[in-house]
Amino acid sequence: MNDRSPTLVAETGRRNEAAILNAAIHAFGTQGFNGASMRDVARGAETSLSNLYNYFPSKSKLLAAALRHANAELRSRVLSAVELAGDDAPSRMREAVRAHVGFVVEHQTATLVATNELRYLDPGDRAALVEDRDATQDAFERIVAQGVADGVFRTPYATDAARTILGAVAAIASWYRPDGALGRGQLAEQYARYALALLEAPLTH
Amino acid sequence: MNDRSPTLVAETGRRNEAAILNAAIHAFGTQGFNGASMRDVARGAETSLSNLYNYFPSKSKLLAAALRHANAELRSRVLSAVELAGDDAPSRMREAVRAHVGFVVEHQTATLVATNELRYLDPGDRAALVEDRDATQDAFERIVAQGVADGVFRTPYATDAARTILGAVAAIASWYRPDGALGRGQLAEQYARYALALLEAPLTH
Amino acid sequence: MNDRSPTLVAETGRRNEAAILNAAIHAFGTQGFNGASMRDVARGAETSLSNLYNYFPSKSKLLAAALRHANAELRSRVLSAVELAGDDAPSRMREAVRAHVGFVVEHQTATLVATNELRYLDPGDRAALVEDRDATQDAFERIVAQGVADGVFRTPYATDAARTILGAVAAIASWYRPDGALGRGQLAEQYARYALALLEAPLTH
Amino acid sequence: MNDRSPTLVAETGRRNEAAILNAAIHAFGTQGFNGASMRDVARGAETSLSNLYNYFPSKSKLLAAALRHANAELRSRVLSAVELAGDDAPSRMREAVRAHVGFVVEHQTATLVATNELRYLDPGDRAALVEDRDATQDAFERIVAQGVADGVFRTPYATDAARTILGAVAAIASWYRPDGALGRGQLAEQYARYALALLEAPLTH
DNA sequence: GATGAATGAGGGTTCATTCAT
DNA sequence: AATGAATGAACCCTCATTCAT
Repeated sequence: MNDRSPTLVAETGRRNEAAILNAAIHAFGTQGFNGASMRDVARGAETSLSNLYNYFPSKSKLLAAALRHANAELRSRVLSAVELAGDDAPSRMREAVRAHVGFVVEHQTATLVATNELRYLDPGDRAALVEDRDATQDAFERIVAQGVADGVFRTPYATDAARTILGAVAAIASWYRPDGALGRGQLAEQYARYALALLEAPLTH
Repeated sequence: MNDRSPTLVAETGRRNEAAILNAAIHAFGTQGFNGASMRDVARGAETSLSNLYNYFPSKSKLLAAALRHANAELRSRVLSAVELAGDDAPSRMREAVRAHVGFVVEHQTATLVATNELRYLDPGDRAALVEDRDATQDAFERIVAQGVADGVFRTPYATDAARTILGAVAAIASWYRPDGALGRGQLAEQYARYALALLEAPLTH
Repeated sequence: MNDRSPTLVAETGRRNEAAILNAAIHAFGTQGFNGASMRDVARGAETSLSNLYNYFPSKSKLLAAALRHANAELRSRVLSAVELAGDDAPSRMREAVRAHVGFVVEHQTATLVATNELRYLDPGDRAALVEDRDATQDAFERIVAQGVADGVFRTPYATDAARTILGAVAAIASWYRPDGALGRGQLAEQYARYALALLEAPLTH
Repeated sequence: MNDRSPTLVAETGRRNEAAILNAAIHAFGTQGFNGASMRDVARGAETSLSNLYNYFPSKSKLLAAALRHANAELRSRVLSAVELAGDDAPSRMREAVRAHVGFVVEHQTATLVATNELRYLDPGDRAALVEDRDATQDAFERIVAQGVADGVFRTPYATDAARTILGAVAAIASWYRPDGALGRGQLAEQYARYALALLEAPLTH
């Protein structure tokens, strides 16, 4: 039902749950939270409108659940990329950015939803998801802090740098086209370099 | 009606036009295009629902008009900042970014609308506005090209750099709080430096 | 649209208001508050569903408004009947009961609604309407008190007598058929006598 | 699940039947037939929604079954009270009313349902239940007839008297509060006197 | 310009009921 | 007997828009 991005949520015990979540991401991503109707989601999930409510108690809780999945997947990708990287901050930053770009490109729609539709959640859900997102941002901030401590990131504005980098990467989702000039790998490389440059790391070559 | 940002659109000949446009930006910015109703706009503009249609033929045309005003204001700020700057690319880039940051901070809501709600326009209006926005982006790209030609911007990814910088600056609107730690001026300074670093300009101090 | 009872609410300035209120009483009376839909009301009022909301902000407020009209009409009938009666308690009680029976028979549906559907109001509206209803009940209680003081009502249970009488009269609405054996006048006479007997007034003939 | 009234229906062979019936009375009594959902009933009976349909084929049949139980209990109380009373009509009426008041006070919710929700039954079920209820009313009417024949009830409106008395007693359910000023016994005494007075029986003391 | 009334379409959600297990 | 998932119809209400004044 979503040709652009592979399904974000895998099958679980409850048969339709994954289908509903993926349909929700697609619908919310292409039409916006308020522009998409629960009927659109049901159509995408190939189930009935009322059956959605056997899985999620409201439209907004459905959005929250979808965003929780997206956040979890993003975080796990970034964290394992960092673990597999070298010990120095530049390598780690490079791999973290590459992983993030990979997620954005693969789950473009989910990224758009996570960026644009957070505001439509109940305050409690929004807070929980912001915390969730901040956990990913923390991984970046720790790398920045390490690089600054090591003297290899020389920006005087280290505090906001991680947020700025994450914002730039997420923004890719708003213009990227899989059939465009840049391939996934090149894009990842490019943004890794942007990130290191922004941090004022000396060029390594 | 919007305490955070000063009204974007000034009084014109038609008495209520500016009030409607400013109310529209406020409503669309805080609730999203589909989340805000024409009744919300009318309430914000302190006029009647049906009177909106004496000024704008549809909700979507109202959004288009509001965005045209925002774009025009942004562009004029950036262009005149560039004109007043020195002749070298880094100075120009610095002033362009500072002007843009200024607009984002002053018209935070309008920036959010321009970033998030463009998708809800009729295709024709969207195309026109994208063109409009690209005109502003062109100003940045010309500076980048000049800097690359002068050898002062050494990034190998000059093509996408302007877009990335503009995206990062626009993203400020999604988290900036006027009562936060960073003042307007510091923020402008910081983002100017981010931009030059990202372009891999050698530090001037 | 309501053949049984003449319309309770007369035309006012707003063209459709009376039609909507009368249709609401009919619909709520025949199908119950939860059994009747706003579409039913709209159909009865010969207007569109959505137009109902130009007059009443919700189904429950529509019920409240309808009941306010019914209560007002009932109270005014009872009060003027009492005023026109003689000075002694039995005459007053007789006329009050006769007036009430007249209202019940004429506005049978409205009486049913007032008896059965009060519970579906917002607490605030319900409280206001109960107060309203109690004002009518007060008229009866004052007559009871006068009769007791005069020694002409000899029941030892004067406190609850008014409520019991009103309940019995209202209950007429649940079985009365205009084409039945009892005419309006006979019914009024009969219930007046029930009331006086219940109050243990000595028979006057 | 219903603290006010003791459960009306006792355990039977089928484990959940009584729980469902009692939950139905509670739900229909507090929210009305159309206001209560089968889910509410299931929750009250602590079973699953779909299991309700193993016991009762539809919501309306469930209401019918619940009302049959209530009617049967009421009738048996009244009949055995009459049997235990003396032979004269006033004694019998007094005991019948006392028994009825006892039922209303003990099964207030069931009384409310029987009074207000009968209309929502299928015509066939409604007819059967009305007949059922009329059987109880017949007991009262026979007493009235006896009293009239004996010259002890002197009302000229004997025909409707039983219905009026029963209506007044049932109406107790709409205002009685167990923690109120009147105890069960006082209330029964009071309504017995109301009934005899209404029938124009000479006072016995 | 400006308004209040009007409307058809569609919104999210709940409903009684059924079915497979 | 018991359940969770499923469904189509219907619910109240709001929407963008139009029209008569």
